Amino acid sequence: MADRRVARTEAAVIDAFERLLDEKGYARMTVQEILDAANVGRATFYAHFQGKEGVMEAFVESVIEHVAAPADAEPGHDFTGRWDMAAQVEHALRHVAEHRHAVRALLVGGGSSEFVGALREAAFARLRQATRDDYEARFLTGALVETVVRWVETDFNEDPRQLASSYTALAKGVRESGHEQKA
Amino acid sequence: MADRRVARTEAAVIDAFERLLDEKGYARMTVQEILDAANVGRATFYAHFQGKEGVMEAFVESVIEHVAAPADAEPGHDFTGRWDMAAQVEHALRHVAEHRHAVRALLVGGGSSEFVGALREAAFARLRQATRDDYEARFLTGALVETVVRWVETDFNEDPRQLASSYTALAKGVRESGHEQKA
DNA sequence: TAATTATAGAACAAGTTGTTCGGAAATGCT
DNA sequence: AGCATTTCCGAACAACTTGTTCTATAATTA
Repeated sequence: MADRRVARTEAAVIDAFERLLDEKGYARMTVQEILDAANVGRATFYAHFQGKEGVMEAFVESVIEHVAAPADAEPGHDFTGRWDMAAQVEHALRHVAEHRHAVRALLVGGGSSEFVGALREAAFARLRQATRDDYEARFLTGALVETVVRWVETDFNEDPRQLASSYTALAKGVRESGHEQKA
Repeated sequence: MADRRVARTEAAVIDAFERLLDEKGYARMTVQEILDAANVGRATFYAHFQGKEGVMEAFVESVIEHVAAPADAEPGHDFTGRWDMAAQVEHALRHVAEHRHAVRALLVGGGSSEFVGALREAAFARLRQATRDDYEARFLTGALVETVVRWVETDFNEDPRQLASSYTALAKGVRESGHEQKA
């Protein structure tokens, strides 16, 4: 039922997209260049994706899928049952770094806010479970996304563990401050 | 020396851009449509702006200029000398709302991250002066931008003063938490 | 093997972009 | 008011990009 050629074609396109993202950026990239780089026919391409934008969506989705995966699911990780924010954030940072070139191109090229949007969604869904109200989760989501984006923009300089620790420390302050007043 | 026609043309283009942003969104908008809506010749347009993207930059700049202006500079505002975060945030929110249609189009259309980028810069510059280290300012910047963006996305539902108050309350928690450890 | 399904590649219409050019009009200065 | 300068209009244009359609070919499945 599942034809190998489909998966093969889509993978080739997404790979080519990621490569071109690094070389030319999103805005300058053309469909024709994707076709050439992926060795895929024009008609074939449009049978699988909705233009350049469609490829980006697929690419972002595939990246976020890994970034947002629970740290517990990783091999060699201690499963304690409780949610370890620092570990989870560090995990996400490391996965973002795996696609550093493409992700940076998506962010600095300013071509699109697709990646940040997906990151926001995923982060909010997680953080909401560790907060009392929606706004607190929004607040922490913004801070986390900014942390990641800035990290990418500054060439992944800081150590993931250290950065995750810095974030967690301030986030702790937020969650504690809320207890003082219930507004 | 300063020719009125220049300012007149540029204003007409930016106004038309803001209108079209609301009607069609950034991605679908075409240069030709801007020309028609602004009643500006094609050659004239390209003599003033670097394409559609250039117009957006000018538009965003003009909006941010107001948003980031100090609340103290507004008429009828009490100048106390110390920095009132809640008042400043509320001020910014109100100015964003002045361009609600266009700003929402820029955000939900996902056409570009230009506006958010400019907002980040302006917010960071301000917040940095109220924090000890860079990361704390980054953290608060992210939270603030998310607050604004979410506010726009949810149709400016909450009251600006209330929202500014919510932000300030959590931000206070962040700044106090930092005092415990200096890392 | 036979039927089905995906692909390559070319050709195509439609639309968009940015530039160039000559004449017309507005503006600034005296 | 008069004149030189600057800006504007509008059309025409080449170059490029997009998305669709078609046919023959190749791969996959059952």
